[in-house]
Parts: sequence; structure tokens; C-alpha cells
Amino acid sequence: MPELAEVEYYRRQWLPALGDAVTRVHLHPRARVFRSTDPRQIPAAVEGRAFREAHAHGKQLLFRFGSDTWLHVRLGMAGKLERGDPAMVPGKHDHLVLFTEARALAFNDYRMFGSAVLLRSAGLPSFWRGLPPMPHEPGFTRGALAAFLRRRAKAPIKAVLLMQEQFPGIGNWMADEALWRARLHPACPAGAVAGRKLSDLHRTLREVTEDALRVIAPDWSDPPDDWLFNHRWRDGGTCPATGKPLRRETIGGRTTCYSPARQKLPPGLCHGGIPGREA
DNA sequence: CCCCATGTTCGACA
DNA sequence: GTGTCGAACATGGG
Repeated sequence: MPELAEVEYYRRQWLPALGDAVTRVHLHPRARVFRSTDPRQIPAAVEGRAFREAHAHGKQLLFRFGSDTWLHVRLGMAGKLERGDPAMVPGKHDHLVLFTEARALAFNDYRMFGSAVLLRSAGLPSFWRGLPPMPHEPGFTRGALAAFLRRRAKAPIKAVLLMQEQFPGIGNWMADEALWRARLHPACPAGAVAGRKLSDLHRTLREVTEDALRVIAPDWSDPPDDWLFNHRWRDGGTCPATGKPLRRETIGGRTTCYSPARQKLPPGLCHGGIPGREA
């Protein structure tokens, strides 16, 4: 599920336990989510230590225990963080549960595309400090966006927006939402996004990120119906801006929803740029 | 049974 | 080396 706003929502699920000491750890030592770490080290590493920090950046989460022990979590396609009471009984897909005196903090992921990694570092791990700015942060500039789109000039803009090295936290629905708001066709070559269109996209990426954080992160509220969001999941949807039919097709390897009446390819690219698809 | 799913990674290929 | 594409990963829902 999670893109940037949902990841922030999950971070907040664990926040009430900040300051509490971990008393006990439950884990599924053979779960695939531990493929990059030795999970047997986790209990000794965090038991008796206080939960001190909780960070989210894009789709990644980072938690500190004690002074130098960190847990790095990616939620993949179906991962969740949940909070329960200390009597909670871990379920089939609760791969890691941290118990404190007052709570249980669970990492749950039935598809196991996510991961959890134990790290040791005196301060914030260096990879974390080097993460690229999220679209609502000041470092996300129009110039940096332009340079990146130029480097990926031939790829469809939809595929480029999913690249976490430049757009941390943007996922399938946020990319579609930003393109729809900017009136950009998802199959438009990234190199053709320039001038006014580039400014529009730079702005809508920031707006979608801010809006998603405001609406979803506090309590997972449903976005309003004047976003593309509520109309994009099934065939037969209607564009909330034009009232015309939406279309769904695979672009950049992912199901992409857009409004053909609102999102046009630039002139000259109308023939040949779009992979044909029968209705 | 079939297809689909808010993600990342790896190997094949141009 | 660079860039792109599809498959694979694992599970559940329609």
C-alpha cells in the first residue's frame, strides 16, 4: 500500500511509544523481510533499550533504540506498522513485534516485499542523511527536476516519476495524481516536459505531496472526490475535472489511470509514442 | 482457474 | 557503461 503519506501515517502509529523501553521482542526469524539482516540479533539489540526516534523519508522508515541501534524498515507493497496493547498475540504475518510495558509495536507484511534491517551507528546513518529531498522540501527545485527529466528524456514521464532516487515517496497513485493535476499525458517522454509544463509538474508534485500528507497521514482519511484518487482504481471511472471517461493502461510497467480529455501528448508525439491498446 | 494489486530488484537485451 | 523492459518475489481478493 504505502507511498509517502501512508508511510508517515504508519510512523505515527509507533510514535506514542517514544521514550518507552522495549521489554520483549517477538519475531519470525525466517521471514523474507529479514533477508538483508540477521534477525536473531534483534532481540538482544533492542531489549532493555528505549525507543528514542522515529523518522520517515519517502517510503523508508528509521527507528532508533538506545543510543546507537537503528531499525530500518521498508513496507514494500503490503507492509504495515500497527500498535497494540501488551497482551497482543502476534498473528501469522506479524514478522516483528516490539513489546513495551504499555504497548506492542508490530511490523506486519503478508506479501513480504518489505524489509527490516538492524543497523549500528553513532548518529543518523550516513545513507539516511544522503537521501534526496522529497517533493515538498526546499531542495526539490525546478532546476533539479529539469536536469533529471533531461537525463531520462526518452522514458515516459510516468515511469520517471516512480524513480525513488529523484522522487522519494512518490508511488503509483501519487504519480498519476500529479500528472493529472498538471494535465500531462503519462506516456509523454520526460524530455518533452519543459517550460510551462515543467513548472506545472514541479508545482503539482509538491501540492500532491502536501495534500496527501495533510489528508492521509493523521488518520488515513479518504481523499476528496475532486482528486483523481477515488476514481482511478477500477475501469469505467469518470474524470472529476472534465466529466469525461478515464482510461487505464499499462505505462512504465504499472497500471496508469489518466484523463485523455485533459492530459494530451504534445503535438508531434501523437503518433508512435503511445503503445497501442484496444478498448 | 484467471487476473490484479499504493514496490523493488535482477537479468536480459539494445 | 547506459538505459529499458519484463519477470520474479509472496499472498490474498475479486
